[in-house]
Amino acid sequence: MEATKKNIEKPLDFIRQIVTEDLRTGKHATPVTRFPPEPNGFLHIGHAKSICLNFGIAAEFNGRCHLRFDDTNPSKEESAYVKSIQEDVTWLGFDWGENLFYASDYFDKLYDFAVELIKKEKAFICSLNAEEMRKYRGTLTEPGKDSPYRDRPIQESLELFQGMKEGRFEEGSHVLRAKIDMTSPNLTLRDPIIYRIMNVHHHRTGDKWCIYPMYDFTHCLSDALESVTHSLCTLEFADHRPIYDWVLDVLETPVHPQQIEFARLNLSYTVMSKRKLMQLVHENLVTGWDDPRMLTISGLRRRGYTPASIREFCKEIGIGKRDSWIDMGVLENAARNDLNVIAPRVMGVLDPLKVVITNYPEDTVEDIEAKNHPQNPDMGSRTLPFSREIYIERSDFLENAPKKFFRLDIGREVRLRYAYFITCVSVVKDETSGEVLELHCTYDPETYGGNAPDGRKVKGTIHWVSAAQAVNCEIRLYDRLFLVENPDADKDVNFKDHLNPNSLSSLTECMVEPSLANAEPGTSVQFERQGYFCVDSKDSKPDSLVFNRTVGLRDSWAKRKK
RNA sequence: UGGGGCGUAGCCAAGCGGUUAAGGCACCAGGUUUUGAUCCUGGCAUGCGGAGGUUCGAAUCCUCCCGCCCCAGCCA
Repeated sequence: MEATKKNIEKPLDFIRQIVTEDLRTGKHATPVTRFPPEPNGFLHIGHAKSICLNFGIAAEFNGRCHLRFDDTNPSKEESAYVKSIQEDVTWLGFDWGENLFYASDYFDKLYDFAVELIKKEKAFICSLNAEEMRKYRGTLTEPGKDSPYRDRPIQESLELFQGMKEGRFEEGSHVLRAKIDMTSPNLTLRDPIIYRIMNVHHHRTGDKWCIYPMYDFTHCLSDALESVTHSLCTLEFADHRPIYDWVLDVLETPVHPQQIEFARLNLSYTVMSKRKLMQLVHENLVTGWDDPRMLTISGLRRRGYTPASIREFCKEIGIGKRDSWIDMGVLENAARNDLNVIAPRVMGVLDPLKVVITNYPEDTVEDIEAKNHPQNPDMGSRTLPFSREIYIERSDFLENAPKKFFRLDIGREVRLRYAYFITCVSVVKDETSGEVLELHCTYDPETYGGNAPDGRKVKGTIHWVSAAQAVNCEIRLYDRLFLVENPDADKDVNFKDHLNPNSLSSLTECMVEPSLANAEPGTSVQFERQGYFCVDSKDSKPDSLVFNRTVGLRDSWAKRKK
């Protein structure tokens, strides 16, 4: 059968090609990957890319993916973050099973490995202070110089290292360094520090240690201890690959995982670094890590993004080695694609304008049947009340409207979705301000359900809610957090100066259909003709609903007006 | 001026010596539509950072050049 366009499979990215090849040649029977977050902040959309890559490969190739906390710097890390990270990974739809690890699990082994390194004359205790060490390191273009402690006898280094462990020295007085090559053009090879003294309480090991291993020493050994096959990291670690390999070669570990680097995600109109996100949180420029404007996983979740939409986004953007900037529109599109299929349709008016249907009987409430999803009959239908007074969207009325405006104007007829055709007869305005207060319309009783027996057509269908039964609620609309594509681009301007002052607008007079009165937090719906909205998980209460706009519908009319 | 990485459309991204240079986003033009949504159809790189070269044939191989990103934490 001929493959249709829809059936064309996404080609394998370069990492999956490597994995495929390693499986084919028998280098590995099954791939083992890991997602190694440092528990010093919340996960964001950039991490989602890595999570989808690592867990995705494990799932696709029948392997496994470990969740390992890279907790080697207790001065920045907290167990609260450990919890949120686990929640986020799980929510995204991935499962590490039994494979939950911490680099701190390996502190004893790491210490032994360090001793082994000293004994092999591949590491030494250096007693230069930080400033001296910087001088000895050289620069990008000049080689470094050997530390005067480089040839310290093995026994002396061993004893000092023991002393460091026992807390006999001040922070900064000694470090353990790998003995590699001070003249290497790759600065990371100029006798890198692998252990430093830190008199800091660790969230898991407590006060057991006062020396902590550095990333370059810890990460490769952790990977090896877990029999990881493919250690995937971002591009900035490419320079570290030689150390990764050096440590594992010198120490002769049973397995030697392959480090492969890929480009991190950049999204336009946002910042991605944990440091900056934390700044926004701590300076109350957003309401928290889970502020719906934040591109954190928890922010996206609260905003109404589904796990499937984020996974789809990650699949769509692909994996490569180029620095790239993904347009926000791609993320939004992923949300629409998923929500379009799963979100029930309801009616809600963001900016209500009262309409009195003058020829409709007073004190009558009629049942109107409405489909929950016109394209999916399985989602059923619901009943809406209809009465003499309703609310419509203020933007659905325009005086002296142009011909192409398919909505209400005096003398024009539109369809109220699922209900009746109405024709606008007159406008009631505030005498001084000229503001439109309400519309008087007439309805055609023959058009119940939305079709005219005489076959007459209307171009426009608008949404509405019955005034008496409508539920008043708050709806929060979000815009991009920053005004420029790359808030970090200009080094002379603080990224916070680019914050969009209008990134949040809260509408409190909104009216939604009564079926929503008991909507559960986290529920996603489509307000027809408006967009996808989600019941806020923090601030929404049964008697005061709060909706977040996840993303608006495409709006070719708004585009045309520009 | 050291080392590492990367240049295919406005934004991503396939391509792995012979294809009309996939696909998605965006955009444009039509069709369907009781959501100006969705859906459907079509359009959108004589061109692959530039210049040379190898070859019957180059985005793919070679040379030189240009541009962008990363590295001088006792962060990861």
